[in-house]
Amino acid sequence: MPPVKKYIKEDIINVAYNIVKNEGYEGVNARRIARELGCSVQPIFHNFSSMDELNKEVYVKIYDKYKEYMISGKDNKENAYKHMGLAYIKFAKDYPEFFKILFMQKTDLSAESIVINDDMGNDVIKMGQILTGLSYEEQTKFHVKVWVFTHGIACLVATRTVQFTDNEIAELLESTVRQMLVGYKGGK
Amino acid sequence: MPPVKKYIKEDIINVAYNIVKNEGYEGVNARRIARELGCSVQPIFHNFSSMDELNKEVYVKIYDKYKEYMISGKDNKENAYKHMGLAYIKFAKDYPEFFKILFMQKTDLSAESIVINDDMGNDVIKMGQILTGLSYEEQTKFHVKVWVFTHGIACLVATRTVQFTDNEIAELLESTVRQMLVGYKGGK
DNA sequence: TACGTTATATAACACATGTTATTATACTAC
DNA sequence: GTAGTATAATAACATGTGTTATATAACGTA
Repeated sequence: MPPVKKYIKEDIINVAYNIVKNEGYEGVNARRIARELGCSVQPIFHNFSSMDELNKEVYVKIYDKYKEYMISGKDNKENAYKHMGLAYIKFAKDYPEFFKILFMQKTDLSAESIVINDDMGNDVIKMGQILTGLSYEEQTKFHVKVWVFTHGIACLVATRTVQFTDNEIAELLESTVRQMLVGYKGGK
Repeated sequence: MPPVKKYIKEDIINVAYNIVKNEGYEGVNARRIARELGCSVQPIFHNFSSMDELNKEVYVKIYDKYKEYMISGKDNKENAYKHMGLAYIKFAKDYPEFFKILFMQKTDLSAESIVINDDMGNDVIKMGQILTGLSYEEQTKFHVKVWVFTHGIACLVATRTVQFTDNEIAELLESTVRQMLVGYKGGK
């Protein structure tokens, strides 16, 4: 019954997603998306009940991109821990606006998507214990420190405050983790 | 010649400053300030050529507050280095919206106000050398690491991602710095 | 006392944005 | 082919924000 549907959800989401990628959510509005699609605003409100709904679907796509990075870091058996940290920072470097949205602003949505939650934190800590040989308590502290440090680099990269190369990042993270570890093992 | 001036620059800036303190710049607009002052918008545009100008003066006041924190950290001769880091984090805890504005968003204004610039970085590094006995090169690397870690904590605190107590922060920072140092001295 | 100046209020304009009412169009089912 | 319906365009409305035009009132000065 309907005439050809020219503008589907996916296309609209993609346009919005790309705007957010470059400018954050501030650049997104109905007329701007319509212009870039070459249509009026009607297809947007036909496919989404409101801009809010569209923005939420864009958020999901952003979070999917983040998961993509973190999963790719995970496949490394030996150095999974290290690669997850590097993937986190790489994401901040490749998609700074996304990183800011996910981890540098407090919103209702972002609250759930934080790295340290009880479940996955436990897994990571137990996995780490195998590598480090630290006690559970020490490994937990160690993990928090590595996480803080990693997050620190990522934030600096996302805001373009510093421009580390990939090598500099790897070296910075690696040597710091090594030093912290020496500190734990040497100290006690 | 003029009738009594009821609304002066300072009052207007203070109202805006307090809004930003609680809600960031998003909460600021002419009518809101007018309402809180109990006046129309005229006194605002009489005292400032535009909202932009007002916002910039608020930004200066925000940066002054930051400097106040950092100076109070500096007076400690012995542990100036440590106290500056703690002051940085304390500022992020006490004024999270300010911290986000100064250090978690890239703006033309914020670019100049970043912690590491060549001049003061050099001073801090030379000062640090006296305490650590590291070479200039090593001390530089050490300083970057401490700064990254400190910034990491501050960002997590500013976004309310974690809620460290002052003691937890001091302990976290202190023990990490100690470990890094052991790493440097032990390693080589 | 009258004038000129300035602070303020009221009201309006300009613009951006979300949203919707109305209309036109093109396809499918009959 | 006609009718019904989904899609889209046009245009408008509602609201929020920066900004300004106009009017009013108060104060110092002549």
